[in-house]
Order: sequence, then structure tokens, then C-alpha cells
Amino acid sequence: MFQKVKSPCDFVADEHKVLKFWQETDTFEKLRAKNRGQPPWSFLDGPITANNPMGVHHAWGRTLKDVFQRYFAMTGHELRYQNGFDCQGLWVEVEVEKELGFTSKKDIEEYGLDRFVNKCKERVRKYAKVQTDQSIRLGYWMDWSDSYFTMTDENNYTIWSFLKKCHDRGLVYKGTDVMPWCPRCGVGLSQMEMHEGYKFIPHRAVFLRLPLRNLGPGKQIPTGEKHYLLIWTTTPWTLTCNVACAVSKELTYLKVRGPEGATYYFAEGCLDYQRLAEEFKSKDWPETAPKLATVRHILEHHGGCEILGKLKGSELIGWEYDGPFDELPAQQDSTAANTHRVIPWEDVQADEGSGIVHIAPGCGAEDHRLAAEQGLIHLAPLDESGVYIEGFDWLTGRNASDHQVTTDIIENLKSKGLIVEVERYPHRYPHCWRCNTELLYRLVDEWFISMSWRDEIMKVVDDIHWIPSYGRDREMDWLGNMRDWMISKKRYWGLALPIFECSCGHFEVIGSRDELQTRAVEGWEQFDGQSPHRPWIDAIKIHCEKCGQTVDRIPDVGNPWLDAGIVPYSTVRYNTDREYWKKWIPADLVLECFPGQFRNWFYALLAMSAMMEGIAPFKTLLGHALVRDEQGQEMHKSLGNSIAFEEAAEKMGVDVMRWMFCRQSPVANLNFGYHIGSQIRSKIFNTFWNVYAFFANYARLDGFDPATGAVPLEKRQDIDRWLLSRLHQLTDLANRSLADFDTAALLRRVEEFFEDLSNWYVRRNRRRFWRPRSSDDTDKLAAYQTLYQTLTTLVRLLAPITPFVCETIYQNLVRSFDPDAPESVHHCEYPKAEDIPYDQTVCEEMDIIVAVVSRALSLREKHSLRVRQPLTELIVKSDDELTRAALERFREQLLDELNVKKLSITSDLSGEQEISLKPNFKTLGPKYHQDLKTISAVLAQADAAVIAAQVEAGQEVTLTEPDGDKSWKLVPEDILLEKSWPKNLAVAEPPGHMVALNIEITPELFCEGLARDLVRHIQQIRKEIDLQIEDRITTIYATDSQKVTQAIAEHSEYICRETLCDSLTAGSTDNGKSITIAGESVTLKVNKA
RNA sequence: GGGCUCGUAGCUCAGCUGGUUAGAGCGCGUCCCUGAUAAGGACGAGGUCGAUAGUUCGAGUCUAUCCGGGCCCA
Repeated sequence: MFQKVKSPCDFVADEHKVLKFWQETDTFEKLRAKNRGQPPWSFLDGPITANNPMGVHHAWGRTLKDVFQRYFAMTGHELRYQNGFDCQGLWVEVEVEKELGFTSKKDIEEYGLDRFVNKCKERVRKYAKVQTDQSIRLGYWMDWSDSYFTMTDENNYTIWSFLKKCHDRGLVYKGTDVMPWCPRCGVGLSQMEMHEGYKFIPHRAVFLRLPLRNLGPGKQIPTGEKHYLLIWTTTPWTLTCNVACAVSKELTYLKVRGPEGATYYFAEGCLDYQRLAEEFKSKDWPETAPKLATVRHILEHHGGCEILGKLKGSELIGWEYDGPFDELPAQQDSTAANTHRVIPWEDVQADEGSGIVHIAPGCGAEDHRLAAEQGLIHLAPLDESGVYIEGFDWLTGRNASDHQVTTDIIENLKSKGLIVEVERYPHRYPHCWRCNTELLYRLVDEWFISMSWRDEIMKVVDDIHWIPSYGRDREMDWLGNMRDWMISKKRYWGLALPIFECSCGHFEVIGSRDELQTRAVEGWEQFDGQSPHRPWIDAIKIHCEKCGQTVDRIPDVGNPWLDAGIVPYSTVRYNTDREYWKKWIPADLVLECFPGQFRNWFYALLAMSAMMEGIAPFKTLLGHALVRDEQGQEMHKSLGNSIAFEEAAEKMGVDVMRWMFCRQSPVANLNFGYHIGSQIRSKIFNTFWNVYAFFANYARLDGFDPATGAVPLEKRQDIDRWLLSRLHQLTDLANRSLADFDTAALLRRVEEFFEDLSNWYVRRNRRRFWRPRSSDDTDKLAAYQTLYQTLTTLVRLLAPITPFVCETIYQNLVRSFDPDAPESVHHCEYPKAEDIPYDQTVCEEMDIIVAVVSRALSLREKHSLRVRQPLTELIVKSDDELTRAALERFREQLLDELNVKKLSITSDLSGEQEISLKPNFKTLGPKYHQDLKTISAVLAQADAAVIAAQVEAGQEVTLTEPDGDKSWKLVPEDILLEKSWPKNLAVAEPPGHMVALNIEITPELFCEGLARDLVRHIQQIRKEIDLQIEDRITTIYATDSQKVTQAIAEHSEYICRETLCDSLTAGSTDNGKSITIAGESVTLKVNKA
């Protein structure tokens, strides 16, 4: 027996009940047991950073992961269900530092590396637990006792083996690069970290002039003349390390007589370039910065700007000049001071600045690269804290980020006569996302993996099915453009890079713990028993195989994407059980948030797997976009628009949340919020639930038994076959879309299906369920069985998407009757289309019926005819065989739905039209002059149908004066036909089905309409006084209306039958309800019988 | 500067390999329906489908160029 179903449903409360049910009955474990030994379906989870509670944005990916895992479980596959936690890296360090109130690396070192690293591990474990609990709440079915952690020994040592492979191929090297550096934290920042901290702020920028020593080798400057390169920079502190100036060979440069009558060189395009003109208009422009002047204005302001000539950039190459700080020991000792010259660089533009770019290879990433190409000297001026090192004279010991230093540098340049202009220049400048310090660019030694073998990685990209397909192009673009992989980070909590570098220049990479033990000559005792992390591993020393010296490990830790990239190996028993590994890798699916991962996880996965085995470690990659707030703004805690996962789960329910994620196209950002959530709940969930409640409650009253033999299809109604056909189509689509990882396509169709189910099938068939109990009511049984099959199929079909509500319904509809049925809906087989009957014609015909109904309702609407008012006739014009068949088949449905007495189908409606004839005065006038009046009169009297037929046939029309003998021969153009529909006919013209409704209301029809109105109001009163569906009543009415009295007299039997009324009598209606129906007043009093 | 992507109603978005009259939800207005309904339905207003050119019998859809937004790389 079904449990009574309450409506509306408290979905959130039910979710908690289901969670408890799953836990108490070990549903998940039983599912795994059931599928053990089935063909594998392999999902590889990208590790989530276990550093904070997960947010609603994580729930998107996790929902999709769960959906596909559940689908493949229901289609009979064995799965691994392994979740992953990302553990190591600066993210965690930063949070632990915050917890401990640390502000610098020094604080960590003083606190003790071992304690600090243990704190990091602790934090990871803590948030792994939090995220696990949150995921369980989401309904994410994973083996939570078996999550992998990237900080495990297995993970770290497997990375070692990867690094060793790289080293064996000669790909590991120590290099120097200029990177953004936080002088306060003493650490370089990766590109990703940079994103957080850009701010639009003004800095002092300078135009300065550098005196030319010559105009190329052997070309002296004429005696008495002064020639200058005009250059511009926003970072005056880097001028100390200038070694060259770059120009574009293609650009045109000007030779200009400028301030002090000297000659200046700069790019032509810069002369009148409107610098930051757009930005100046924006709201972000800092008040402290005035509008920028053009180069022409600056020069004119300082003494003139007279163009002397033009030359190609290529002509400037090789010119030598005096650097701005040649007197510094660093410049002298490195010989940079003697080598300042103009070099070519294709990236130089003629817009901002002067088109001549100051190059300081130790202070800028691009400068550094250019210098490497051109063999320039590097000057690296800063130490870890951003302080000038030895060799910079008066600057040594001072901090480059100190604004006073900038001031002093500018003063120094002024005193040398090199400054042309100082300005406040607003630009987007990176800041440390942790401490807000302005970043500097600093030359540092780091460890790299050469990407000279990138073609090997690119080769596996095409073994992957990318969803969306442009993912492939994005990844290829990255692989083609990426630079060597910087794998080191000068921090504490992370992979210990197994690199031992000897002072003799030789370095080795250790590939395993065993190898480390074999090679260790010192420190093994301290290390043994610890995880391979700092500081314990730092104790180990080996002997250099070249020179025999005792060697330390380099202190750096690894790039965290190494940790995540190795998981297709480290977590799938690559090192211990190769058969097992082969069973699960390549994985069938990887599913992550797209942005960022092309250069992060996807890249690391592909690169590492290409190196390890030369394969792509997964077959399909599904990427999804970002979660935004309801307005489409990024969610930020600081903006107050972010929604915590728990809050959303308890407020909207996770099934609703999952629906929201699944109906979204993964390509587009998702606008997440409660309005959208409640819309989904009311539109989707309430509809589904109400159909279910309707079914269950009536089935319960009627004692419907699902085990009763099925009514044969041919004995069911067409509308039953139609609903099942729709269900067949939906099931077919569901299998195809889920196998294609396309939930959005499925849910759009499910939403349409709910519409069909609720607003058509149930609405149209309500009366079949209401009929009193009788043992041989096959039609009623057919209705129950049809709806039962539909609902029990739906819960299985939607179980992967909304596992909670489907479980609730399944338990009541299936398990309450059949204890042998699978214990959970998630143990069921996924529905198959071929198990559900399909009749294409009935679907097509129903579409026609719905369209005709819509047109007819529209006619009622236009003529203000409520549907309760019966009408005599509906006429549909159609020559189409299918349409005619549809109308015949669903004749009764149409009559009932539209409340009309009769349906006529015709191939020609024009016979209904009234035709009137009008003389065409324009053509008749010139021909008949004074007869015109008579002709008009005769025409008005004539048989319009006959004449119209002649006119339409293009025939001549003869008009004869009735009482005279005059006649006229008119050509068709002389007569204008005006067609109109008779007053009693409302007609919907094409396009669309042509439908006519007879809108004449006879007194009998009016009475009948009143009776229906009365029924409606009595039903409303029943509801208001809280009667049960099966309660009987007595009704008393009072009215002055003749028409109402008549309606009741004529239709009392009908009214009583519909309202379960035992007596309907006129009388006193104290406390009755007064209503107005069709303009007539009546008071009703209803009592329980 | 290069790569990718997006541009459809006031807002959020559908629109498959080109094919009748470009759709839905929300919002707005006017009605209607309701013993499954904290619901629902109909109608209306609201669109140069970013622009231009091309291919085609036919372009929201394909091509090119441009404009605008986003992401990535430089």
C-alpha cells in the first residue's frame, strides 16, 4: 500500500531522510558489490584543494561527476569512486601562515619547519574532512574511505620517478628567469597568483634622454652637436641595470630638434599618440594623476619640436649610447657600461612611450628573454627582499620598492641632465595577493623541465575527445606556446624536489625512495619513518658521483601541478599492480572546470603521462565554465554575493542545485542564486511531485495494485499510448545524452516532458482516476498502469540527476509493494527505450491536437468566452490526412477540453463566409456615368454567391434591372468582393490550423454554463471548509436570478453528481458565500452531509 | 599582436547537419482555468538575431572583414 503523499513537499527535510536511509542500509556499498566484475567505467578525479570548505562552484563539477558515475553504475559498470585531495603548495602555507599570524619566511623558519609542515598537513586533513562531509550532503557517491591525497609518499615518489625519466633524457636543468617577486614574502609568484593582485594605480614614469656615442660603428656625431635617444619607463629603479635599448626595425623613427637645440630620436607614431585617452575617461582614473601630454607637447614645452628627418628603425641598430648609470660599479664591473647599444626587437610598438625601449635583462621578463637571444649581459640588482645588492653604490642596501628611492633616482638623473619629463602614470600593476605589496621583477635561479619534446605531448592530444571541442585547440595552443616548465619554488610545504646539486656543477635526480636510501651517506636515520617532506628530507646527503663531495638536496619544493599531474599513475597502482593500472587507465572521463586547467592540470596530466607511457591518461575531457551570482557577477566574499555551499544546500535543497547545474550548458558561466533555485523548484520539482502525489493518493484510495496484470496496449486509450511513446522518446534521449555527457540536452527535454505529463496527460485524464471503485473498470486500470509505468520509469531515469527525490518516490511507489525490488532506486537498471512502446503517429497526431486546442482557446480568449461556457460547434479546416485522422482519433478529447458540443472537419470553410459585392467606381465610373447609382442598387440586390463565383472564375457578369429592361455587362474588375465571417463564427486564419468556433450562445447553453460555474464554486467552498475528497455534502442556495434558478432546475442532477451533493435546495443561506456568475448573483451554503 | 570564445526580446538563455511565420523562462499588461497544483493556461506589448559584404532558390545558422565583451598566450 502506498504511503499518503503530502503536497507541497519539504524537499530539504526529505533529503536528510534519504541520506540517513542510504547510510543505514549501506546503499552505496551494496551498489559497488552488485557491479563488481562488470565491465569497468573509469573516472579520474581531479584533486580538489583541501584548504578551505568547498563552495557552490565546486558543487557544479562534483554534481556532474556524480551524475555520470551514477549513470554508468546503473548501466552495469564497475567503478573506482576515488575522490582526490590536493594537499601541497603555497595555498596551504598561506592559510597556515594566516592562522599563526606570520608575515614572512623568517617567521616560519623561526617557528620551525617541522612544526610548520605538520600544521600544513593538519590543515589539509581538517578540510578534507569538511569537504567530504559537504560532498556527502550533495549526494556525491564516492568511496570516502579511499580518497587519495597528493601528499602521500606514493604520490611524491611517483613524481620522483617522472623527474628521473626527464633527467635521464637530459631535460632537467637549472635556469635563470625574471619573475614577479614579492619582496616581503620572499617568493616568486606564478602567473595564476598574479591574477588576483592587479590594481590600477599611478606610478612615476619618466621620459629621459640617453646621449648617443655614435650613429653606428665609425659614424661619429658631428662635433658640437648632441644627439639623444628618447626613452620612457614606469620603473625608474630598473634604469640602474640598463644594458641596451630596443627599436623595431620596421617602424619609422623621427630625427627631431628638441630641448636645448639637441637632436632626439624616437618613433614617429609616438609623436602625437593620445596616451591613455580611453582610460582617462574611465571612472577608475586616479584623481591624483592629470591627463597625459603627448610627446610633441612635452618636447615643445621643454624647448621645441622641429622634425629634421625620418629614418627606418633598422638604421638605428648598433648605435651606441651612454647608459643612465654607467658610473655604478655593477655597470663598470660587468662591462655593461661599455656595451650600451641599440638592438632590434619586433615587439616594439610606436604608441606608448617613445618607441625606443629601455632593456634591463635582470629586471623584466621580456627583457630577460630578449637578452638571452641577443647575448646581452644580465644585471640582477635585488636580493630576496628587494634590496639593492653590492655594486650599486649609494643605492646598495636600499629597497627598490621604497618610493623615496624612486625620488632619489629621479633627482640623480636630473642632476645628470638626463630627465626630459616626470609624470604620474596610472597603469595596472601587480601586487602580492597575500600582503598587497607591489611586486618587483627579479632574476632568480629556478629548476626547469625543458619542453623540447612538446611534440610528444601534442601527439596524444588527438586521442582525447574534448567537450566542448574547442578545448582541443586551446590545449594545443598552450602546448605550442608554453615555455619550459618551472618546477621549483623557494618554499617549504610541498614535493621535495629530488635534485642534489654539487658545487662542482654536477647534479643528480633521485628516482625513488630505494635509490635515495642506497645513495644516502648521511641523514637517513633522521629521515627514515618520515614523509618525504622538508625538513626531514633535508638531512639526507649523498656523494657526488663526479667529484665525490658530499652534496645537499636543493632546498626548493616542487610545483603543485606535478602533484596533481601524476595521479593517473600514483593513485592507480602503477608501481605495484600494472594489470590493475591497465584496467583503469586511460580513464573514460576527466571532468573539471575549464578556465585555467589547460595550462595547469590538463597540461600536467598530459605532459607527465606522455613522459611516463606516451599515452593520454584519459579518453574524454568534459570542461565546464564558472559559477557567477544571479546577476552574472563573479562571486566574492568581499562583495557579499558569494553563497556558502551549506547554506544553499539547506535553503534550496541539493536536488534543486543539481538540477541547476545539470540543465546548464557547460560552456557558459552559470548564474547561481535563490531566485533561479525557487523557479526550478516550483516549475520542475513541484510539478513532478504533484503528479506523483496525485497518483499515489488516488491509487491508495482505490487500492491500485501494481502487480495486477497489465492492460494490453490495444485496450488502452490513445492518450495512454501517446504518453508512453513520449516516455519512450525521453528514455531514448536520456541514454544517448548521458552517454555523450550532455545533461543539458536531457533536462531541457525532461522539462518538456513534465509539461506534457502534468498539463496534458494528468489534466486530460483526471476523471478516469476519480471514477468510483468498480472491479471491471479496465480503462481506469489502464490509466493507473500508464501513469505508474511513467513515474517509476522517471525516477530511474532521473536518479543520477536528482538522487534524493527519486529515491523518496521510488521507495513509496515500488518498494512499498515489492520487497523483492532493488532496495534503492540506485540499484535499478537504467531504463531502456526498447522496453517502452512507441507509436510515432500518435505523437504526431497529438501535436496537432495541442495546436488546434491552442488556437481554439485563443479564439475563446479573443471573444471573452470562458471555457466553462459550452459552445455548439468547432470547425477545423484541413486537407491534411494526418490532421483529419488526429481530429477523428481525439475527437472526444477535443470536445471535452474545449467544451464544445460538436466537431466538424471540412476541407473548405469558405462556404461559411458571407460575401458582399461592391461596385468598383474607379472602373465603372468612366464607362457608365449616370447609370452608376442603378448598377449599385442592382448589385446590392443580386445573389452575391452566384456573382462572386463568376467574378472569381474571371467571367463576365451580366446585371439586369429587375423592373426594367436595362442590362449591363461588367468585367470582373468592375466588381469588388468583400468577404466576411458571419457574426456567430470566430475564425483563426492561417498560418497555423484554420479553426472556427461557433460563438453563438443559446439560452440552453447559457444555463449549462451557469451550472458549470455553480459546480466550480461549490467545489471551491468544499476546499475552503476543508472537506475530504470523498465527503458528501448538502447544498442550500438563494438567488433572485431567474436564470440561475432555471440552471439549477435543469442541471441539478449534474451539479449534485459533480460535487458529491445529496441535496440541492433553495432556502436560507445564513453565513453562506455570495458569488457572481456570468453577471448573476447567488448565495451558497454547503454543509457536510 | 596571436589563439580560443561569445554577441538572439527589458533580463537569463534555447535554436541539431542552412529550410515555412526566430522560441522558452522571468518581468510587465489583460483574461481564463483549477478537488493533483504554495500551481497552471491563453492572449498582448517587446527582435534590423552585433555590423557589413559574400555563398545559396533560401542565412540566426556557412565564409570573409569589421565592431563590442570575455578567457588565454605574448
